[in-house]
Amino acid sequence: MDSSDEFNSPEYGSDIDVEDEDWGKPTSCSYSDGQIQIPVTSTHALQQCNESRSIKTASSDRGSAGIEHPRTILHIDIDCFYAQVEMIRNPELKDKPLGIQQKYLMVTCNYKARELGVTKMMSVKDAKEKCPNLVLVSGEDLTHYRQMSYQISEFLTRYSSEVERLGFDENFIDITDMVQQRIHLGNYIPEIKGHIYGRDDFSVSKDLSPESCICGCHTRLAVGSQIADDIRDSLFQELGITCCGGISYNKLLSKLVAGTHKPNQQTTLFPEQTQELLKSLKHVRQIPGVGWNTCKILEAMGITTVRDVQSALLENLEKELGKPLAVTVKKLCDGIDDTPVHPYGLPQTMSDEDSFRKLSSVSEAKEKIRELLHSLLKRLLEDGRVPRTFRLTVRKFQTGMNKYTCRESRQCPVVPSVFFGFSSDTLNQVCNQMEKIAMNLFTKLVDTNQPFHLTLINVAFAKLEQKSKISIANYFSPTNQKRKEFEEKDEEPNAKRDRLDTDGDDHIRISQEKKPAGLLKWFRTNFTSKDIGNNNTKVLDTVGDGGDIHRSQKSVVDNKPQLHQFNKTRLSASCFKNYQTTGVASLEKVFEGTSVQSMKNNGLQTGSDKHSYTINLPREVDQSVFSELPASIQQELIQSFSKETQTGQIKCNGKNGILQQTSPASEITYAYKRQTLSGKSNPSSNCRVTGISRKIIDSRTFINNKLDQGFTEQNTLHSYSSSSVQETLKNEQTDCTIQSCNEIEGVTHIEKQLVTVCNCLHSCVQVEQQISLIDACTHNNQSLHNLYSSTGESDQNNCGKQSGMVKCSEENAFGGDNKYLKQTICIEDDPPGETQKPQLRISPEKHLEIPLDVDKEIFLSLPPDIQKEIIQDWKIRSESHAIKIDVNANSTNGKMSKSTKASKGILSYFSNAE
DNA sequence: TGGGGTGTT
DNA sequence: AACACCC
Ligand SMILES: Nc1ccn([C@H]2C[C@H](O)[C@@H](COP(=O)(O)OP(=O)(O)OP(=O)(O)O)O2)c(=O)n1
Ligand SMILES: [Mg+2]
Repeated sequence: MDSSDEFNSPEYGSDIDVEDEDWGKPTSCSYSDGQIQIPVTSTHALQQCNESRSIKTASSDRGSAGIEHPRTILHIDIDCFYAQVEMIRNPELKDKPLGIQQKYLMVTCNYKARELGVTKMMSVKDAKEKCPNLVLVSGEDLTHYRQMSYQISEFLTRYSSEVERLGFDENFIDITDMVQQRIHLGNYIPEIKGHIYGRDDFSVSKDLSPESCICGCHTRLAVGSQIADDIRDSLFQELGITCCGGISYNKLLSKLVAGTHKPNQQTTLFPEQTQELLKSLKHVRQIPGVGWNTCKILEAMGITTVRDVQSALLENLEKELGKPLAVTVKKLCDGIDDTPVHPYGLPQTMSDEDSFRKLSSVSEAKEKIRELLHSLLKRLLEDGRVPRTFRLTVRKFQTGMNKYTCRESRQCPVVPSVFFGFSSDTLNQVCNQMEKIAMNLFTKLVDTNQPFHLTLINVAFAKLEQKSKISIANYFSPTNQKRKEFEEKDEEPNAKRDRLDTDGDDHIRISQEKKPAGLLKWFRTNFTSKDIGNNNTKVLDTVGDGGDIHRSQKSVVDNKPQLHQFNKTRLSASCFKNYQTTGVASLEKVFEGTSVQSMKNNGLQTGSDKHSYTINLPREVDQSVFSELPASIQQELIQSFSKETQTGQIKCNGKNGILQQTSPASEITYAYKRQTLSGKSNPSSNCRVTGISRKIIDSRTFINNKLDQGFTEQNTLHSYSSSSVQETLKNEQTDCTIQSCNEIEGVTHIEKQLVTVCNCLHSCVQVEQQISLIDACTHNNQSLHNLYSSTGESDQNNCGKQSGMVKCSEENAFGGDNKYLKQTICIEDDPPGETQKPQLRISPEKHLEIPLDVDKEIFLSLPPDIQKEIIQDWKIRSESHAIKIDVNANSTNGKMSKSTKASKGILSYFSNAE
């Protein structure tokens, strides 16, 4: 009944697993805890692989009919995930048996503990009995696991745009493209890395290839095993994470085969062994997709094993399971799984829950809800999006044989105004509002006049959407279609339910008209205020009073050591956070003619109550109305005013007209990077980056819209004219009063490049490099900052020039990995008007040709490990994307807009959503 | 007294 | 809103 459904590995496998646990580099002897580890990876001669002919055939025919197993799918499953994260966080735990505890449950444990008989999902009591020395760490807060999880997934997107997450610790990667690329370039060896299922080390028939499939999949899977090996190796090098890999021709089989050798090993499954693998499963339940319910139904039919399903008649299955499920189950049990790897996007829901023995009073409930909401709102703030739906779930205590279906929930739309101006400053205000909304739902779930007994509360945000660029400044405009559509939508079939909950002060009422289609599209063309920022940069949370800025100057100097940390973070350009400039003017002035008291009542931060604050409101604003608005809304309005300032419409008084960077917006909040770096906020960096990031956003918006074909006039590039951005930049520079001229030049130069890049559209790598630059900037690393920018001015002129050649020290270039010593990254001479893109070339020398944008002096001045990582990144990206870039350049199709899950960044469009 | 997620009905 | 599935 429990889900610890590891099926048994073969006996010999178990022995090896225990003793041969290799926590180091998979492909070579490595050392761990002072012990010499035996490499787990054995290589096998590739029997039927002498066919450059069949390779080419496969490569050109693939996709058209006739190829039985065209795909190569890799499944990655992290070893004892939570436990591994905790061992990274506290290395002292590494050599001890460790269990991760959630309440009374030990949800997972490390392999040391498993050797002693402890299993996943065991009660703490049983685990302690089995192993009195067991060290327990609480795993109720998933924050660190979530962060590491996204960092892993992001890492994997370097190898393929098609990465699908399953839970926190599993990923499917469709590596078909990279396999084809390596085959095409001859960039592979005649070996299979790791285990071969059913024909393994001890298998007698190792050199035999019984009725080999002729579709070419043997070569592809062999190359796939090499890629998997590279991936797992890099994953360990870069994140210190060990995992299992399964390589096969569909998701089902790659997942199943991945679990056959644990931990830290990989297994390849060829079609000839598929039936053997399936029949080794003891129970249908072990087929992912066959859950508890389906299993019970099948059981009632006398069906328990995979073989039973295989021999059952589809008609009979359909009677009990319904047609769709029956077909699915039958195919799965035959090893057939046509489902594609679905590229992941931003999460669609965000929830926080807690369980307990007993909660029976409203005040307790309110307290618990508040607690949950607060932490959830912090996550939401980092995400940068805003929820349109809120849901409250409770579990009521039920005696005896209650099942699992004892949760009840209520949900409601959230008025957008609740999240206007949402920032760390206003988090508590928003929390208060949400709490009222939540308690409103609570009374719908629980009869508070009667005694009650809850054992769980869950709060969740859903329908997460990018913050609207449309501010409340014109929200109430009669022509605001967004508001209208909001008012029209969301009133579900149960028209009386799901009503808009407010804190009682809100006059908005949801009308009950029909819901129009196409709202999402509308949002996508209007939600343009998503910015790209940097993971590392912390948010300013207070209104600038000069003090912060002063500290920031020191911070710039202090931050040099961060250079060292740079290599811990990835150079992956897709790993960047967004920032939003929901700036607030420093309120050194009063709202003239308005009641200061009302501002205070509304919680508007004025820095000091004793001072007088003034701000000139635009003429068309009714000041008395303005003063009555909640602080968050006032803040947003001020922001909109101050933006207009740049266009000369209004002028705010006072020296500080700084736009304040408040909320990092989504994209990849989920990366781990931020945490590994200095947690110190760096306002100066923020201010500067804000300008850049805004530029990036604008560029991205442009590209997104281009790609989406949802292009509307308001989002054309010229409306984000470079000059206005530079204006903004100058303002920020001045206000921060700390930036050197060099930096300013660097920044403005980037903008030029960005515009160029955006106009060109098809230079994936170059776009990424621009973003890398942003990374470098916010790391306050001058060297890295300049790395890409020194070719700046000449960039527009030197299109035809030769690539920079740099002699790298051997160990730096490719870490002594002789597989790649012959690979060179170089710039292809482009036809006039085209941008350069690095491509792989074969070179006999240990020279490294680097992209034109890179200043070789600076590159060489970087620490070796950083050099190495940068090179790795170039290499991997150019390999994994080369084909796609070409396809793009031909502008053959518009597959770009495939992912509708969330609006994505430039990079995601190039690397994530195809 | 587990703490998350996804998609479908 | 519940239920199915996944980790
Ligand atoms: N019902 C479950 C299943 C899993 N997890 C969490 C704990 C695990 O650490 C993580 C990954 O699940 P796995 O089934 O992959 O288990 P592990 O990664 O811990 O161990 P293994 O090495 O067997 O993969 O998800 C959970 O909280 N609840
Ligand atoms: Mg795992």
